[in-house]
Amino acid sequence: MVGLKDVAALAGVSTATVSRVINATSPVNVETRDVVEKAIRDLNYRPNRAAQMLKMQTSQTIGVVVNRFDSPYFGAILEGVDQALRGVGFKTIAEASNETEKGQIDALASLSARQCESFVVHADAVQEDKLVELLQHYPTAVVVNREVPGYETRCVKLDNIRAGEKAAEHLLQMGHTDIATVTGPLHLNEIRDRHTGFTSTLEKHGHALNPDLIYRGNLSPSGGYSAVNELLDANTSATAVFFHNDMMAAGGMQACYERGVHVPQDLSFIGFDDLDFAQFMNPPLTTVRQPMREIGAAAGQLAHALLGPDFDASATLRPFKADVIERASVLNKTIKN
Amino acid sequence: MVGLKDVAALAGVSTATVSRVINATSPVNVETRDVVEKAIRDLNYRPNRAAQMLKMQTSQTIGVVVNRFDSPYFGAILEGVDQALRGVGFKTIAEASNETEKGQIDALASLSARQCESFVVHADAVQEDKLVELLQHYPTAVVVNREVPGYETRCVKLDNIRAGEKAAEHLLQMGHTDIATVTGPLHLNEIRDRHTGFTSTLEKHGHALNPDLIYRGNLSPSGGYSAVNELLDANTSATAVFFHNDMMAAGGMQACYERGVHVPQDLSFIGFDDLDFAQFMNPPLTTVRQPMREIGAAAGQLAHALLGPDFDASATLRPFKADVIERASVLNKTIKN
DNA sequence: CTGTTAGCGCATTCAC
DNA sequence: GTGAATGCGCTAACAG
Repeated sequence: MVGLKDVAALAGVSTATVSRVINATSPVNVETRDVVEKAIRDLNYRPNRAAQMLKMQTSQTIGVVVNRFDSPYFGAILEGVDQALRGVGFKTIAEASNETEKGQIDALASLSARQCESFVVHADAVQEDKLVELLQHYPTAVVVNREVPGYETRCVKLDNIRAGEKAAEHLLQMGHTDIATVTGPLHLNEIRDRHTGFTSTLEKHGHALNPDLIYRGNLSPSGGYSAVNELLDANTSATAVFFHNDMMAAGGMQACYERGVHVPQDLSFIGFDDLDFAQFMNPPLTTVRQPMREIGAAAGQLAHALLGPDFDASATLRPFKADVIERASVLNKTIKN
Repeated sequence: MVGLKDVAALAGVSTATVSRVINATSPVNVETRDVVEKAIRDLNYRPNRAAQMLKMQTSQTIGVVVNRFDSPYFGAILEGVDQALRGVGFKTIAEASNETEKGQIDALASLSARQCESFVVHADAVQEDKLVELLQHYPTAVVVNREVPGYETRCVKLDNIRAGEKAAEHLLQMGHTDIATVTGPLHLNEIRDRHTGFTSTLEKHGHALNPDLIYRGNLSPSGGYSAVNELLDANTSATAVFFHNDMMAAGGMQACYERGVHVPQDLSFIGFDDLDFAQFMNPPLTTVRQPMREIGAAAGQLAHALLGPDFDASATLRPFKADVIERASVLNKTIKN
């Protein structure tokens, strides 16, 4: 390993001088600087970050914990965080948590041991009290897509209740009153919130959701597939179904193809997320768009802002809004003829 | 920051002893060990990785450079690398390169400065001579999905030529002889290889590709969309088109919907990659599957193996094979009736 | 402007 | 079985 002292030796100066030219931390004679720079190039010297971190007690990096890497959802968050931080000279490093509580806590610890100064963590699997502990323990951590009571200023998330409401409103507006839904695991509070928003506005409009028409999905295609098969087997009068994510909607659509039921003529679909492929489905999927990239970027900015003493919490409170993206998977029954 | 010495002080022992109980590096009296462990817990002590790295000159982590995080392609690679390494106690850290030569080189340097011991790098934008330099400079780096002459043992990739051949064979086998293709940027050698394999087998079978039917795409939906529009405008007799990735196939399909041309009745589609959504398109997309997760895992293993002195290069030479996944987007003209 | 020095937190000899 | 001392590569006083 080539170190500062090797450069110093070659350049015939002290390590301090080399350090100075590298970090431009104080003026250096032009000639000596040139000599040093040449030595650096010749030796292909790279500062040892471990030593820098140890010395400076800082790393200019923020760590993000995601459930897994191969997911459009987490990919977008990561990309958002990275974009936001790149601008302020920070690095992003990510670790996958395996979707378990232990994995999420361990990943945070691991990132912390790596001297990350700040964190954005997706902690959907950790118990709330444990999460509060974590938030206390890591004062610069921000959690994405979950709200922790007492720590609202350190959460950046979608307004899932409102998002659920919008899904319901859209369906209602298109003339549907007999509606089914395929949720996700109800222990996730983003799912609960969406469900709450959805059911409450249906109720409010006098079309309360039939409990038999609530299917519990697994957030992957298979869940949508089997839910739709059950729904179709049950021979209900439902004309539309709200899926808590696009993956399940895709699975559900496949079930429809196989059974020859047409979307949206026979059954309308509204998804959630607006993943890339939603627009390429046939029919293109109407869905509730969740701005994951923006959420990631906001989380990154917040995590960075938390580092400064001049942190203004007030500006970060508003949750993100979802929007329904109208495409062609829900039938407009109001112009039925 | 709570350090070794704080623990030592609380436990009434020396830092050496604390270090010993943490790393189980030499026997410690049972009682003292208990005392130390309690102190560690009470103080919530975490070893400082920066210091460990500095001292031990090792980090047990491998760095991977991807173009971007929000891509199913890179997500799968990352996931594969991570899975392979998790098993051997290594950590994975990733950095995004922005798809530029400079970005890719810088990312590698940045990861190296972080004391990553090994690397897997997607370096599609760097010039070959520069890449050779890099490979020399970072003797433990492995490159994915690109072959560098002289460094074949450190490349893990798909056999793109064979993959292109398979695409052609499938189309031929289904009775298509009048074929178009939408490639990607031809400066990428994976694209060139696929194209070579594709055109050569078409030629070999006496159905050489009409140069007018070669469209240069951008690997994203828009590229497929405009290519198909051009193709349709040109009013050719082509009955099938090979897209160099699924994204472009999706864009192309959209163009078809809009113009009322039916896939596969009017025009057959074969894609490349087998992204998640391919099966959910309508019709489900026939495509050439590229096992990215496996490629990532193999790259991770190679990167790790490179660290050991007992490295056997011979086992890692065979490139990965692609397979065509038959779904419903190519018409079987041989049973036309 | 430049050199000398002292740690950052830790693992590891070497004595005991 | 345990403690004292050393140095990994670097930056930041402090002198000159």
